[in-house]
Parts: sequence; C-alpha cells; structure tokens
Amino acid sequence: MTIHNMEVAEKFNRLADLLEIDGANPFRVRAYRNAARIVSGMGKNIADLVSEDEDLTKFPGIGKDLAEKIKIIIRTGELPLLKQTEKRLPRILSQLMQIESLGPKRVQAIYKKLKIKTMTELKTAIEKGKLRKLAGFGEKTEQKILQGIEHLKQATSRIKLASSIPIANSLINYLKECKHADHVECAGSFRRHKETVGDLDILVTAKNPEKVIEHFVKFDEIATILSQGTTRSTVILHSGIQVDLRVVPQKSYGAALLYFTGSKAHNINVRKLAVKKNLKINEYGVFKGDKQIAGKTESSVYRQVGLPYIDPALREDQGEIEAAKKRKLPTLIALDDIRGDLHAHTNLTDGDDSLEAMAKAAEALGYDYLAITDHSKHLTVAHGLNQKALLKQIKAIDKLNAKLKKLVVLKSIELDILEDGSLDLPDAILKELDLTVCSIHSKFNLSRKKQTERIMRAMDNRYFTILAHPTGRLINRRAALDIDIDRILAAAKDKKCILELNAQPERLDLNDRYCKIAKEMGIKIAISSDAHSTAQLQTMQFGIYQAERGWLSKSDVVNTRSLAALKKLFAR
DNA sequence: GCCGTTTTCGGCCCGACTGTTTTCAGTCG
Repeated sequence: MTIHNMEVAEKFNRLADLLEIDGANPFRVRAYRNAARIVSGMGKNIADLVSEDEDLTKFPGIGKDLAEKIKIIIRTGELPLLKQTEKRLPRILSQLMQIESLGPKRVQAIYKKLKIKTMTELKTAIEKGKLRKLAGFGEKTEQKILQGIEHLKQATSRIKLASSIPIANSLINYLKECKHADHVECAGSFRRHKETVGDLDILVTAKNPEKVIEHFVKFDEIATILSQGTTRSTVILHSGIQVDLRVVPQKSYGAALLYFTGSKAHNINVRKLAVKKNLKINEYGVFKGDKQIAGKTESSVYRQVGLPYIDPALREDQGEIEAAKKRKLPTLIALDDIRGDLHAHTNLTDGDDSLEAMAKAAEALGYDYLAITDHSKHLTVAHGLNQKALLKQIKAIDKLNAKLKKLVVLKSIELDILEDGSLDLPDAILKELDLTVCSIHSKFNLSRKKQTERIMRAMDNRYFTILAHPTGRLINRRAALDIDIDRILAAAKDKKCILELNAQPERLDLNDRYCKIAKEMGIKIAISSDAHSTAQLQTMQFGIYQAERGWLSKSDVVNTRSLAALKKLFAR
C-alpha cells in the first residue's frame, strides 16, 4: 500500500475542517491546512521520504507533531486524531464547508441545532423555512446557500489555461472601454501561467473605482453578480467562470498586482519578511506605520523586503524566495529562444497539413529546424507508418530539404513503446532517422513496476532519443500513468535520453514540478508543440509557459540550440 | 500546531463585502 501525498493532504484538510467546525484554536487549524499544502506541494513522494527516514521537520511548517502524524498515516493509512474527531462530528460535514457562503460557524450551527449533515437535508430544511430561524441566518443567506449548492453541482473543474485566454481577453477588452479605467490586468493563476485556471482575477487602477465597477457589472457575459462593492466585485459568467474584480488607486498598482497574482503561499511569505522588518504589506502598498513607502510597482514591494523581482511563474512557494534572497533565481526561457520544433505530424498520419505546408509554417516562425514525427504502425487511430511508408517519407524530406533555404526538416517518427518495452519499428530503419520520439499510446493500466520498466527498457534502445509526453496525463481527462518517476528520471539521466515537455494545452507533460526536478538532475528537456496542423505549431507558447513554471532556462532546453549542437546531443 | 539574529511564550497576513445587525460576525480571496 502506497499512500500518496494527496491522500495525506486530504486527511489534514478534512481534520482542519472538522476542528474548525468544532471551534478549535484557529492557528492550530491553520497549521493543519499549511501541512496539507506543504505535503501536496512537495516534489517528492512523502512515502519515500518516510521510508528513507528523512527528517520531515526540515520542511518549514512541519514540526515534531505533524512529522509524527505523517509517519503514522504512511504506515497505517489512518490518522487517529481524525478518526476520533469524526466520532464527534461526521466527516461529511467537511463537504458542507465546500458550499459557497457556508463556513465553519454556519456548518456548526446547522449541524448542532438542526442535525443536518448532508446537502439534501440542507436543501429540505431551507425549503421548509427552518434555516432562517437560526440566529445569524436570514432569507438572503438561505438563497445564497441554495445558489452555492447549485454552483457546486455544476462546478466546472478548473479550465485549461488556453481555454481561459479568449474569455479573459474579451473581459479585459470590455474593461478597457471604460474611460475611468487606467491599467487593466488579469492577475491570479492566469498571470502565473498555471496549466489550469480556477477563476479570473482582474485588477484595474482608477481614480473613480465605483464607475469602473458600474461598468463591469454591465458586461453582457455575466450570469450572476455575487457581490458589488465600492472597490471590488465578484460575478459568475455564463461560461461558469467566476471573476473577481478589484479596483485600486495608481499608487497601489504594484502592491495590488502582487497581492492579486498570488500564489497565496508566496504572498504570505513575502508578508512575513515584511513583518520581520517592521513593515506591513497589504494590497495598497508597503507601510511603515501609517506611511506608504512603496507599492507603485511590484519591484518596489520586493525591494523593501530585500528581494529582486520574482517572475509570476515562479511565485508558487517552491523555493523562489530563498533563491531570490541568494540572487540565484533562474533566467527563464522565452519563446524567442526556441530555434525549432522536434515533434510535429503531417496528413500522412493524423495531422491536417502536408509535409511542405508544415515546413513552410515552421520557417515562417523563424525556426532553423522542424522534426516530422508521424506515428509508427501500431497506432490504431491513424494509418501508422510501416517501414516502407517511412522510407518513402524520408525520401520526400530529402527532396524538400534540397528546396528549402533556411529550415532543415529532420527525419523522425513518433514510435510506440510496446507493452514489452520494444519500439515498434526495427533498428534497420531507425538508424536512417535523425532522431526518434517515443511514447506510450496503449496499455495505460499496467502495474507501476511493469509500466516503469516498459519505459526504461525502451530507453535502452540505442535509437531512442526523446521520451514524449512522459506521464501520459490529459488535463481534466486522464490521470498520469502509474510510473515511478524517480526511476525514470534516473534512467533518463543515466542513458542521456531527452524528456519532452509537450506543449499541447491538454498535455503540458512533463509538468512544472517534474521539469524542475529534471533540471536539478541535469536532464535535458525538449519543448515540443506536437502540432497536428500548421496553426498548432504556435502551441509552443504554452510549453514555454509551463517551462517557466518549471524554472527552466535556455540552456536546459535542447531546441534552443543550433542544429549542429543538437545533433551532437542526439548521438548518445 | 509552529516558530524564534529582540522571544521557548505569545505571537501567528490582511482587508472587503454581505447580511443581520444596531456595532459586527462570518465568509472569502
């Protein structure tokens, strides 16, 4: 039995909810929530750390008590304190906490006074008008709770970053039409380029905030207005996305942008630094007593706590503050650094466009090279290439290269890694290629051991170059393969295999966390569009976003190099 | 429950909006 980090975190979160309903010390509650966040944010398997007898108290926020509780969870799968607490308060109460406008106090009231513990019971009680009789509850609160239940039911999970962009843009453009709005910026996880976005946090600077809010709530994509004040407002759009708008004066722009960009954990740490210097940071600025001493720009806020500017993509409480203190922040890769694409398909298999069209489109992007990687024969969803078809494509590429002025088309293929770890074309043909891109497209449910060894065996093949979409996850659709990522990373390092960061918005695989670990291990990454059309070559941008979040610099990424340098890396 | 280059006790990030109040608690981000 392996206990995953998420399960440990979930137990701590549930315990925090129940203790809070129980009226426990709020700081103790916070400590458990902190612990949940720390555990789920760890790059490593907590179960492995425990089995290696690591000192867990080295993580700030984990003390002696929590370290012991983590060990017990890993060993037994249970948290005794949670079990005890659930004897007093049913665990289902923590689900009621998920309903908007219900917090610990109200959940406690409806449980203790009305014996309600499920959503259905809650709905019935509201319909019978029982809730409004409780102290502190009224008709409007009842309505809000009903709305909250509905919202929770249809709660779209976080949407993909790429899907959020058109929604954010239409909102930003609309706000810019307001003559009272100066700066308009979308902050939050959107600005941190996180792979998914939960809601949109819009920041506006203005002298007359009320006017901006008045304009905002008239946006025709709004379904419900949840709140409307003088400096902030929250709405839900028809698309189901929640939007929080905040309006501040110009002199607070940087402080507000920092505050609204998050992450929350990052902000808390920055504020803690301020407290040590006897300063106070809020969304209006940095204050010494009552006097604002910074806040117009984000840099001015960081400067006051002795830090250089930190890129939004790094603000995840993953060591960026420590790195900033030591002036060891990475210079992040940018789209301009990319000199070619190493994963793209044509209409010979499942792409939309011809070999020539793909090459022209890559040339138009200023690339020096483009690897054409149509699927190998085993892929059942398309007409995968057999040896003969691939030979024909190789000749076509030679012919095309003779015509092209700057771009070089690289001969490649996306090879299936078969169940036994073999590649599905023989070495005799693979040796004719510049590189191979290898991936798993079948048998997703093998045991962890078999799946891991399947990939490692594939890496043993001398013609294996890049492991494509290494974990196989599809955002919001398919979980990652059950693999021992540590072993795979070690094998990639050992065998000098390149790992792909697939830039398709629904893949972004490797993810940010594994990119950072790979970088620390010295493993090279290829950021690839996996384009199935000329237009999709531009999804490279999303790969760059994820790479920033994984702390990658130009030198960590192979397709920032010249073709000559690249070919040396391929010959391993 | 965690933590300490002023502290091993006494703090713990900070403010806006709503609804039910009649000065503020609860919730949220």
